Amino acid sequence: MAEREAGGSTGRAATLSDVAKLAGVSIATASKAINGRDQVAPATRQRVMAAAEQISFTPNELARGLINGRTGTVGLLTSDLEGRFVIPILMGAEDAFGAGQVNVFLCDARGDAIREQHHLKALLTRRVDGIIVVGRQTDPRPSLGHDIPVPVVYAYAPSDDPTDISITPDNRAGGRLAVEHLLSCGRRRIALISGDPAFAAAQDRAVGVREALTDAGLELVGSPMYSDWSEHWGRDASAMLLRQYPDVDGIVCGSDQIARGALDTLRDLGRDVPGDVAVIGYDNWEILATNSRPGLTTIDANLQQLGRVAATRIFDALDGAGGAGSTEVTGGTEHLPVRLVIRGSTIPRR
Amino acid sequence: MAEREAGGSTGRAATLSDVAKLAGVSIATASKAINGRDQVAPATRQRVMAAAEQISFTPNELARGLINGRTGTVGLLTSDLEGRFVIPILMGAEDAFGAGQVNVFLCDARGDAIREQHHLKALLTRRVDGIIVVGRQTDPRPSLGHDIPVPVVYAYAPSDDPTDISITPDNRAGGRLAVEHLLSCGRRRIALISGDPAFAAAQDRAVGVREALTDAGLELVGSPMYSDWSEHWGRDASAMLLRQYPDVDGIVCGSDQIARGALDTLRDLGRDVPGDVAVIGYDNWEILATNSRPGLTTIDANLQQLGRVAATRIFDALDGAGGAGSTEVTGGTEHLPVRLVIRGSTIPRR
DNA sequence: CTGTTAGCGCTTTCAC
DNA sequence: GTGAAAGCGCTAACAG
Repeated sequence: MAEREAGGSTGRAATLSDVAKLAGVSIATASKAINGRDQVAPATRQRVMAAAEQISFTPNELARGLINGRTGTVGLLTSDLEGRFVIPILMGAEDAFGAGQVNVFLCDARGDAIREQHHLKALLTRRVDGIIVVGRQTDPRPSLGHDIPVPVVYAYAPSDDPTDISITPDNRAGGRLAVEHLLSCGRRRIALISGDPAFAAAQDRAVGVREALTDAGLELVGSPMYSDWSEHWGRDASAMLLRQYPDVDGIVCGSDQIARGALDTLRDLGRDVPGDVAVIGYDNWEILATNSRPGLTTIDANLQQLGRVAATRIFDALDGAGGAGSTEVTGGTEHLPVRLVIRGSTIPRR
Repeated sequence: MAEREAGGSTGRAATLSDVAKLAGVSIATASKAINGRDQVAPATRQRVMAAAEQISFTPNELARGLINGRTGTVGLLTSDLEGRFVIPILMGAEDAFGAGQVNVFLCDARGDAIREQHHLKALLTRRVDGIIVVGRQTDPRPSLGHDIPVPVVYAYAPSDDPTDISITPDNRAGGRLAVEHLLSCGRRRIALISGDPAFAAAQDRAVGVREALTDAGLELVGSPMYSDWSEHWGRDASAMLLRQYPDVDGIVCGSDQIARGALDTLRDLGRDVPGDVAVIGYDNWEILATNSRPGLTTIDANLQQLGRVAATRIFDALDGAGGAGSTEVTGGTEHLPVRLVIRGSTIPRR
């Protein structure tokens, strides 16, 4: 019966029954008062609130979740070891319904299917309201399947099952945007250095690039150069490119890493950027884009918005399924707009 | 009364009572069977397991948590917008007790005290077993205070309250390690370019650097150069340094970003790395360290281990408080060892 | 071995 | 307005 020190650093947390006792009301009334139900006398509410404050009562969301079937948590299942994509997506998901409304379990599967299975199970056991799956690239990834009792949304990388809900940045629009910007900077001899051609991201961006060029009555200088997304490739590819086409005046790069490599090579070759050649990257990876010489103009995929939309879709699906079915949520891939971030690599500063 | 489609994509999850009914036993027996209690006949257990399997029953961890007071979740409260430190720490915490045992709520306060407060409250409401606070730099950060009903561990950045439990990388040892490596590479004229001197990290690393030099009967070339942790500063500082001390043969940098800038400048000046000057960074930020020319030797803070230790401390504290008090967990700052990662910037490849 | 009972902390009818 | 009671899904005594 001995009570632990009140307010002690590990004393058991106050319960609603403690509050009720202190305020001299029933548990039910305390509950109503605290949750702002209107069938409570103002004076009573006062007393209850004061009591709650006094013993710093924190409602137990688990108990609530047991009753209403919602936990206000979502699982974020990823293999993005760098955290470069997943962090903004997580921030967006957190924000979708206001600070502290939704909490996110971040699980890193580290590219291991077994570990992913473990995490998935753990998330379901914790009764998350939904799961957001974040792929490593914008390449379709295996579906988790349909026998999962909560909504699943694939973010960044779409699911390979078209009946799943997927949300991905509009890579084609990104490609267009890059070229249109170079054109508006007066460039006409534009080349493309991209990453691994097996990735949808590389292909889609290339399609956008070509479309925009065609629309302007132009053609790509040389053929697109594909290899990997690294700085090394950016350096090597741009060296090759300039050797073959010395009069290139704009380079679209498939990633900021590639762009960074290109800038290095241009510098080594004594070419002026952007005066001589303009360079545009992709991803807006700040650490790379802001530290390069000059700063790197690039395409930002709006990942935070992507996270926000993903979280919204989950709760839409939940509400749709619970309601009369009027808000039917259908599968399919949604492409989110991207945006241009201009720095010194395409437009001279000042 | 209409049952939803069994196995439907959003049908309500199976409960223990469903399993019991299907197996023709009581709920209690089903519980015992599933949790491997030994007071269950093998045949019965078989039947229960089969039933559970059949309707893909997943135990509700919330309900369990309600009873035993443990949720198997921890909150990770951070302001590390890049996610560069927090992701490895999170992975370590996840791993501390095996895959899927513990799940981590990642909350990004974005450097905003109000938002941090919101998140803290949300975490407590979700009854996390403990909280890991990850600072942005290894600089002491304000304590969350002691009126939190669960254990709090400060990781990476220690708390400014010495009675809190803090776990931080050993920056001093890191400084020593960097210099000792340069010495072992035959360098004798060593300089230090670091970041913001207001940061404990900058100071502590500098102390280690000086100690190691003193032990070798040497002195730093010039005085330590402090400004910020950026590539820009690395470029500028190294240019100044080489102008003043052209015979420097080793540069210790306070961050990989600074080191990267230094490499750029050395390249511009036509100095050979590592033949002429060896450069060592700090952080082992892969994207920077592996893409530089040459690859960057650097100090790795073992963040994953840090996360593992942090999670362990939380559950130690929990067990200590619950038990007879024999495992008393006391506050204080624990310094974790760091390690050297050798690449081409200090030792010629092949 | 198995089932009954109580109860974790909370919300929600439904009487009073 | 307020409180008694039932119950969310599960576990932990205790009887049988």
